[in-house]
Amino acid sequence: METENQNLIRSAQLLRSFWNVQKNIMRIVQKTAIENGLTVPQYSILMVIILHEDMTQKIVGEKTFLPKSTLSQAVDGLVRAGLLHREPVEGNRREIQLTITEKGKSLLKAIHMHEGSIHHSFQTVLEMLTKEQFQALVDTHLQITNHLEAQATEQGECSE
Amino acid sequence: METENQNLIRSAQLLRSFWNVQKNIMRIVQKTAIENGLTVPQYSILMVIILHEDMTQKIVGEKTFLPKSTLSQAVDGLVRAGLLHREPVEGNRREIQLTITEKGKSLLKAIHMHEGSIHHSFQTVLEMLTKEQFQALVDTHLQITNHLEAQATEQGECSE
DNA sequence: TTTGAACTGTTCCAAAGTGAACAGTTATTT
DNA sequence: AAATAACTGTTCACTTTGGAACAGTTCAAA
Repeated sequence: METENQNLIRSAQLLRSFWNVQKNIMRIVQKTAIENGLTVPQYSILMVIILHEDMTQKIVGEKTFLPKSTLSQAVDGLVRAGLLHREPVEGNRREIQLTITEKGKSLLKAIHMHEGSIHHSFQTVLEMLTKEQFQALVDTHLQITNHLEAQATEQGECSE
Repeated sequence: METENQNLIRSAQLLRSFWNVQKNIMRIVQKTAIENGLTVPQYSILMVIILHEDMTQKIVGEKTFLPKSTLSQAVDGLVRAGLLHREPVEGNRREIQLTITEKGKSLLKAIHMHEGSIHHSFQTVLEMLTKEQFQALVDTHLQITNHLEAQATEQGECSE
């Protein structure tokens, strides 16, 4: 069973290679978040909301995959800091609309420009990669993500 | 400045693509850890130690990038659970040698075999990728990791 | 040898994260 | 209409995390 052993080694290698990148991403994100008085979940929430300016808390939860309780408290902090505006959705008093304030927008903009931010770092990463490398990377990641998520729902169903 | 804007979009895309994979990895790792009565740091520690069977706590810290305090407490739990053996390095009473016990080895082996483990999942991922895709992925990840780490030390020096 | 600096690991505590129970709202069934 | 189930978000209690102070060890210089 040499090939099987080979596969185990390769899968560990793949895992480590993701892990090494992630380690660096988290280091940068964490540093940026703390420097701006945010927690990591709060920073994630802002980054998701800035994409659409306006989302329900439910949608934010789906995008960030944060637990409801974490999300609720993180949003609370952001509202108290004046970075987010929170109001009930009209026509559905269950859901809550989250809007980024001007203060929130300018904070995020400042963060993105700043030398050590994750976006800034990743822009320099981009400069290093060829167009083909970039595309291959994103494509393969998508393939892996889809596979892992399919596997999850599959097993979720089977276990019942 | 169209290209600059392009770059910002691409860097966000790259970040999201890593994030999506990582989300799934963490979901699987966390599930596996909990099912086996471990915390995520503890699971990480075991995975690192199994590679060499025998390491100082210092080295484990360097590999896993866990804070010293987290590492210390996680190891303590593993020792109490009988999965790890801990003894002072002879000739250097500062460092501590960590050895995986038979119980630890068999637990990890059982985990790796198990359907939902991260290693198992990643083996099925491997089957999906071509050899070239795999190699390109690992290579690009390494390139990115090196770049980000170089950037970190660079900035660390400059800021002084 | 003594002093002081650097190293390795532990302890403590404040902060952050999260599952579970909950409250209120909406949709569906009887 | 009433009852029930599903949904959305909050609260609370508990666990985990990680920075800072610490204790003991080693090394180098005086």
